Amino acid sequence: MKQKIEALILQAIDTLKIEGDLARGVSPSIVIERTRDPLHGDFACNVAMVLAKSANTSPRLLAEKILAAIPSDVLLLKAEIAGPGFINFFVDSRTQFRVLQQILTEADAFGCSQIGADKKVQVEFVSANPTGPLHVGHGRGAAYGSAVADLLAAVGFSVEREYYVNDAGRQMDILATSVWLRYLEACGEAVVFPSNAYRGEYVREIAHALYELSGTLYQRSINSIMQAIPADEPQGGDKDIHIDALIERAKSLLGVAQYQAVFEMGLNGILEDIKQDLHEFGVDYQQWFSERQLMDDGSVQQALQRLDTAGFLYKQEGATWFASSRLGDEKDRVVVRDNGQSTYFASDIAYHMQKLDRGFDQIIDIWGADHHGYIPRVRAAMQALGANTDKLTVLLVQFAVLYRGEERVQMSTRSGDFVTLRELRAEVGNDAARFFYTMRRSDQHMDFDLQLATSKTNENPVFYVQYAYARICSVLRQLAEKNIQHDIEQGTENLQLLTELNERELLTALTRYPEVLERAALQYEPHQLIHYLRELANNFHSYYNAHQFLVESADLRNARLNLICAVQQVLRNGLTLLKIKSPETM
RNA sequence: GCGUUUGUAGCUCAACCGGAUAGAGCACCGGCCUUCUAAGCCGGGGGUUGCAGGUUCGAUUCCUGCCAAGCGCACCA
Repeated sequence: MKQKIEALILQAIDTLKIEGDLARGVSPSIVIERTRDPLHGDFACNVAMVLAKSANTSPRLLAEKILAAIPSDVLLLKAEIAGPGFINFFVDSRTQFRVLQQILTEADAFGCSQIGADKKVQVEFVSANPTGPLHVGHGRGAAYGSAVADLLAAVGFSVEREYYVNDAGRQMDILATSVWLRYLEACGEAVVFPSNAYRGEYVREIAHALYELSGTLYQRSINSIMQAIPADEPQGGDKDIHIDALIERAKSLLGVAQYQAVFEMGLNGILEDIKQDLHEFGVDYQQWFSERQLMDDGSVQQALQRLDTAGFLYKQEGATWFASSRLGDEKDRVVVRDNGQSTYFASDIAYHMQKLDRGFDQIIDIWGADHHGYIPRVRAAMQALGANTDKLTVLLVQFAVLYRGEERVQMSTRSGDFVTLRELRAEVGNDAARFFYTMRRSDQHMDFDLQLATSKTNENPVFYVQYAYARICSVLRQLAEKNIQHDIEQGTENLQLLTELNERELLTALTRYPEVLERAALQYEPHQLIHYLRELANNFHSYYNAHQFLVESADLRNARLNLICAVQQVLRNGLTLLKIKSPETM
């Protein structure tokens, strides 16, 4: 309908151009809006106000001319000028009825479209370091990222979901060493656990599994380990120097193969946990992309080579630098340290080179907001590699600030003191967790009160939407108990009986669904879908309280059943898209 | 200090590339269950959209300054 009105207005404008009321050069972008107030009709257009200046006339006068030039159309009940120069359109309710037929026919596919035209889009999200279980901050990225990916898929993009696994670097060595030390404890060695190691309980579990699997194979005496190791912080030393020395000691005492085995044990243990966790949360990936692989298969070297060829690398003080400041970054960045090791950024350059080479039309990176300063350098790298940086979209997710009642919950992976996503899911359930996370704009700060979410789950808004769905299911059960059939055809023939205000509002809401999906997808804003579902549920609850559906008159009854079945279908489509269950009873 | 994001009802948040009287939920007050699930509905109070300017038919939205908060400013990842 929107397109229809847009076409009509364009025709009118062309007419005015021919008649000389408008300059031929102007080609306004026509904006058709849903009206907020029913008094303003169904759709409104502001084109007269936009063009008034260039036409050298007042908005209302121009609006009248446009109005007069709009071809008549059976679908248009009337159009009128209002306010400062809006043209308001009133749509024939028969066109609204069509959507019911469409919903009942298309069923699960209703709302989906092909706007994406099969363009290849990659969405990379979560990508948390595999040094511990996901916490509630990652949960927001997971819920948001998967919702964005699923929305894009729903409107016709070919979507690939990817998790970048940072399985290289110092943090992973600290993890491996942490596992080894806990393992030594299990072997009976008296270990003083470093202050900078990973202290979470999960490290112990992995260490025990290692002990179960391999016995004392990796055991070394604590004396040989601690010999000449610089003191830890609590003993007046430096915690970083201490842990780095222990890492080196682990490597030398265990040898390459055994160290690798311990390392893998830690990595795989955590990675499997993360995969399982996300899967249970309704988040599945097509690709888990390993940073180590980039280093091993020469991609990092190749990427640096390409930057060098393009003239963007130089040496200084023993390190190799990428001249990103020439491409908008605030300063140059090191890509190879003076000790010969490439930096994390070098891996990321290679990673984005890979993304480009894999032929995506669009690359979407979803990062925690604390990484926002990282964007210019990645853009610079892509540009230096000769790519169009428009292909890259970085979406930022603000961390949720956790509260327990009034008290702010501090979180630190290192100390093991954090609320995991798994714990949250267990306490509030997957549905509530997803709904909560997705309810808010992702780039907005968010307060997540655990006490509220866990102790008063009945007040959770997710139930409001699910309840509307369950109520419709219940009506249909009542119908079956009374041995009455829902005659869809008879309903369709009697839709004109749906004259109540509640019914008209529901119809309008239903016609909006495909538009909401499209907007939510293209703007990467799944919260719009949540808000829509709440409105639809609200419209339904009001209707439910005001009118009886299972009335004597079969004509009216079937028409109303058509309507609520359509509502049921759209609620289910929306909830399913967000990976939230649609319960038939509550 | 520089960069960046954000300031909307008591609290948590919306507001469609700038649109008409800024909306929901929670909390508060008052109504509605002999009728399809009251996890619901109906009504009410509650706002100088941080402050001050600017741009224009029109600004919560765009620009400038100020105030406040978060984040970033590594040869860490």
